[in-house]
Amino acid sequence: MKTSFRDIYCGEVSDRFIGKELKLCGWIKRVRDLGGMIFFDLKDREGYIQCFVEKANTKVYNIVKDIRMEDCVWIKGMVRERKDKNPNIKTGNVEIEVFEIKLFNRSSELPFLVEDDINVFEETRLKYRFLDLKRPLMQNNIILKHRFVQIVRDNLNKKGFIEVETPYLSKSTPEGARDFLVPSRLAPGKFYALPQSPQLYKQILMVSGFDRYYQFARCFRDEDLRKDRQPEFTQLDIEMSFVEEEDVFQMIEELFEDIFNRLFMKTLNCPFPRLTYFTSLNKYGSDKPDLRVNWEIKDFTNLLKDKGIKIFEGCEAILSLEIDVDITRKKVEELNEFVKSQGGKGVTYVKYTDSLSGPLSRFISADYLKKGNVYLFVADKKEKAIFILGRLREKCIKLLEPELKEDFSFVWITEFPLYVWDEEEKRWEPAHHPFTMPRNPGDIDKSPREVIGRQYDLVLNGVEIGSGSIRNHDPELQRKILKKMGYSDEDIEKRFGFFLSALSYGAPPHGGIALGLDRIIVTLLGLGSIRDVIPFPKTAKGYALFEGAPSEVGKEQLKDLKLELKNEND
RNA sequence: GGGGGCGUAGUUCAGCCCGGUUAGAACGCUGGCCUGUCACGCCAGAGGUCGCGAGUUCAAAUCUCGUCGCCCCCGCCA
Repeated sequence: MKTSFRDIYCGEVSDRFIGKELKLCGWIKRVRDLGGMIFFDLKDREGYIQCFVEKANTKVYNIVKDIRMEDCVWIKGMVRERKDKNPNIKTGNVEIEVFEIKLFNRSSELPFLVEDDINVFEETRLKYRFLDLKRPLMQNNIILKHRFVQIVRDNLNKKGFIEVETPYLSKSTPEGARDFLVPSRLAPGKFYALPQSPQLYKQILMVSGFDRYYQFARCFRDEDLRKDRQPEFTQLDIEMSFVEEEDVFQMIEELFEDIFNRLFMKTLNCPFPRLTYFTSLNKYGSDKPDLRVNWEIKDFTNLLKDKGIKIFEGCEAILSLEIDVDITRKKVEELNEFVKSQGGKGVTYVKYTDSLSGPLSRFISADYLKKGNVYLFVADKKEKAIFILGRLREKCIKLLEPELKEDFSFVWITEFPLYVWDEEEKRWEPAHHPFTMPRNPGDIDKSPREVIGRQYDLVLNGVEIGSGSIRNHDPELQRKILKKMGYSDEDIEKRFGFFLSALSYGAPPHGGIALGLDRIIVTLLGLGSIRDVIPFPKTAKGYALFEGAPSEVGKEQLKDLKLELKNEND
């Protein structure tokens, strides 16, 4: 981009500028001082170009002699065709003979090299995030996110969606995650909550007749963190009026088709496959199965129960994960340790190559097995065995590096239970959130366990990247659902009255979805941690290492808020 | 809240089990040599509160306890 300082980006210098004089700005990448002449690479966002100066040009030479990596400079020079071309770099055909140079700003000694291929603790990277973000790899991640967002905007705008903002200072609603609270100065003793999601606002926008809404909304949840969980994260929040599941599915599939097309020039297989929650659980042991492999869980309970196999004694279910790759005994041992770490008893196996082998081979007939496959067995209470095999399945995908059917495998999970029983609190909790429309509301009173919520999750490569539902637009039914969750009429009025009131003014049928932007980008890039696609993330304990947040505040600030700090032990 | 791993030069690591010379290496940094390098090369050098605190010991980077920070996992995340 031409500015008063420069003509083009360093990475844009090419054959067509040979013989032309250019002004460039950027940072020093590497210096190669040969004594009689000095080479250095000048870099910016778009790439880098080799520059050189000979000793004869004393004025420039004397400056260049002292430059170091990451110094910020301006140069003027002539583009030359190289004698020894470097095919490994974009600008490798040409180089610049420097006529003039100006040092804008020097760089202090670096804590690490600003290059892609570094081996540095994340702690150090976060402390010097401004350098970490300078690495091409990190820039690519952030820029891909930018392009993704622009395509989404373009796609949804064309479909008639309106981008609407919603408040960050909001009302604390119980349930779900812990809220981040913000004390109010004007109302001492009262607190705003940062929104866990714009759920209620977007439903209210439907009541207001906007018909189709979206927003890249920052969401806040004060829970313990993981590599795929930050205290603040971005959701692509979408809501539509007068729709059913099919409308949402189609809209999202078209959106991803567009994204893959424009971002990767790839065609997606649409529509995405669908699984009900119970099928997914029973087949894959997970409500977010990675379908890049087709390994399934098989039930061997009837075949192997009470056959005198010691390790299966007294177990309710004997289940097996059928995989189509070979496995070494050493890796089985590793899986065995893993299963124990997940609270299971252990894992054993049968391998069917030319004949049967493995600890279970003498108890089972080849008639029930498929040649070439390995069967990993876990026995336990049924629910637990399924859970463990689900975890084992994920572990095997990482450990055994199977050939994948495709790079990206989407799947819709549908028909979730509306309620789950919370054993600790002894009450019914919403499986998704309390505003989901039940498919069979008649069952709420007599058998809450059987009520199906019109909820759906979108899963990509074993990562839950989105979740949504057809919402409840009937205020009376909504009241009934909340009541079943143990709220008194009074509680409901106090906490959700504003929302129920909105529903009672001609709320349309509506539904939508929220997609986790950071998780999607990280999955598309094949990375592990969403911290690598968030410019300024927090650590696992919620600290911002660069600026040092959270931090203590002054007495005056607390006084304004009518707050006092108590000493520990509470 | 619980479990595991890590913390030694600016950075990444070795040394720690089995306590005992001046705590090493690579990259980076400083100085010198070098006109076709592109991870330039060669020579020389500087650089350490061994995370912090206590304990054991004649003696602790090394053993013990506590504590802080980073990473991963379980719980938690409507």
